[in-house]
Amino acid sequence: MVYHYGGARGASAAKREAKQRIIDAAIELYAEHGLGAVTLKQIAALAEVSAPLVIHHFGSTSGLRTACDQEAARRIYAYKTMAVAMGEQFTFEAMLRQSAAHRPLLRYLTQALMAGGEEVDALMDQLVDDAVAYTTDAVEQGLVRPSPNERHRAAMLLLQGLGAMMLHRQMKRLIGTSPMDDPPEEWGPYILTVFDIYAHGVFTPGAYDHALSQITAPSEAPSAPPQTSQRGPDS
Amino acid sequence: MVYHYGGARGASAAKREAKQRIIDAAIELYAEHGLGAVTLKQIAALAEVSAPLVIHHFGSTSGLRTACDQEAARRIYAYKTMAVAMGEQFTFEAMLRQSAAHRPLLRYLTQALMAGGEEVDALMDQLVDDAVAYTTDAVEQGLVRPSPNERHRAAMLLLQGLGAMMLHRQMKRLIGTSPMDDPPEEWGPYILTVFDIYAHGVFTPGAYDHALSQITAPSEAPSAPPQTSQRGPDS
DNA sequence: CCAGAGGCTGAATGCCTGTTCAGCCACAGA
DNA sequence: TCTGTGGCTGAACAGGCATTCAGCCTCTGG
Repeated sequence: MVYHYGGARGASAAKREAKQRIIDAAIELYAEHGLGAVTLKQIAALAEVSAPLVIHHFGSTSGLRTACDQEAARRIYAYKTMAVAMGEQFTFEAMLRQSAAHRPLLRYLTQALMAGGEEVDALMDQLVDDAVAYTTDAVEQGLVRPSPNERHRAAMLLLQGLGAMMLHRQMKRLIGTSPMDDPPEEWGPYILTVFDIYAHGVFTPGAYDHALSQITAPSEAPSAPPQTSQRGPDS
Repeated sequence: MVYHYGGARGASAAKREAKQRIIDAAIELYAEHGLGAVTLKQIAALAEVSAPLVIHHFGSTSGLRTACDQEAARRIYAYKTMAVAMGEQFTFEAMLRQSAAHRPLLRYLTQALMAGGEEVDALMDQLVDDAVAYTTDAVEQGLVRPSPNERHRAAMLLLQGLGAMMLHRQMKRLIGTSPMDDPPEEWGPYILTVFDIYAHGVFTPGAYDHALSQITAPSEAPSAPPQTSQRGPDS
């Protein structure tokens, strides 16, 4: 179609360029529409390339999927490495400034996590490892409360955070903004809401004790106060 | 295929039965594989019915989708009505006992929420309304802390809870159990983890103040403590 | 200047999709 | 007992899918 063989650059550079364009297009479309709802032609069209070329480079569509998983893992690893290398310079602001670039990547990750797969499962394990390391560090600095199970908490925070991102359309509708749709300057309501929950908690101490006793010995109390925490799975 | 015209029941009963079986099959498959990744024949096969019959009843596949949305809304409404009718009898236990029956429904809901659509958006708004009512009630009873924005908090809790359910495969892997995969008796680790977060919060009071000041006036502090709350969108 | 290599394409292939059509079978009403 | 109605089907259809193939065009190495 477009097919312009970009002038002076070498063949290997052109190859890498088209191959990369295909992966980028695939990640973007998979992120947007889900892994099962994207056709080869859509990817080829977005990458401004013919469909057979995709097969030529990746063997098949599932080969492309694998390549996307690897690319996602690679980019996330690179991001983490960079963050470590920046050290003190990696401020909250610096993180926000990069957010737009990683947006499709993050949405692809959530889609891939839903589908599962060896590659992606391993990546998720790594993310949990990192989250545990971060929070443990923050606990020692007195910024984060200790947890009876640091790993479970870190995993759940990750699942909740990523999961909420999957519903970004609804988030945008319900709280007016979402990190997936808007630039960081407009994340205010999102950040405030998350902080509201994660800073103070949701339950009062009394409710926590009450609910816990009801769960461990369910038949003794007829009222149902802990509904809120169960709203996800049940209502 | 099977096609057994079940003996003594009338034609209208048989019709309703097949139609219902199709909707059930569709909801189950859409819930499992995503809205864009299910074929008409798969649905027909699971419902033990021919593909043309699905078209005959719903006009087209998108007609079936609409019917599924309506059915999902109907069932959720029925569930809420029942809960209200049970009143004091609607205990935590009673809720759990019903969970398995509503499992595909809930997964369908999350898939539909991702895709969006008029019908489903309205349903989500209703769910938020209910969540606000519940939490406001619980605040008055002293079980839940008040929030600066009750609606935003209720919406975010819903998004986080539903979102985490979408990643139930990962949840199962990471904390060993998930409400989508296991019976209520095994939800222990899930409930404890959610309670850990929602009861005590994650941040210490000092970290909250520090982070808040850094966000509202970002350029004054070079360190980056509030990473944890941003892990969802960024790392 | 002349092969050879390789990125890349359009056209062709066979499979699978949603949908249409004509007709079957069980039941309801006369 | 006959006739109509309606749930339901297999077969047929066009269109779209991933994939294969033969060949083009540009660059590279000699």
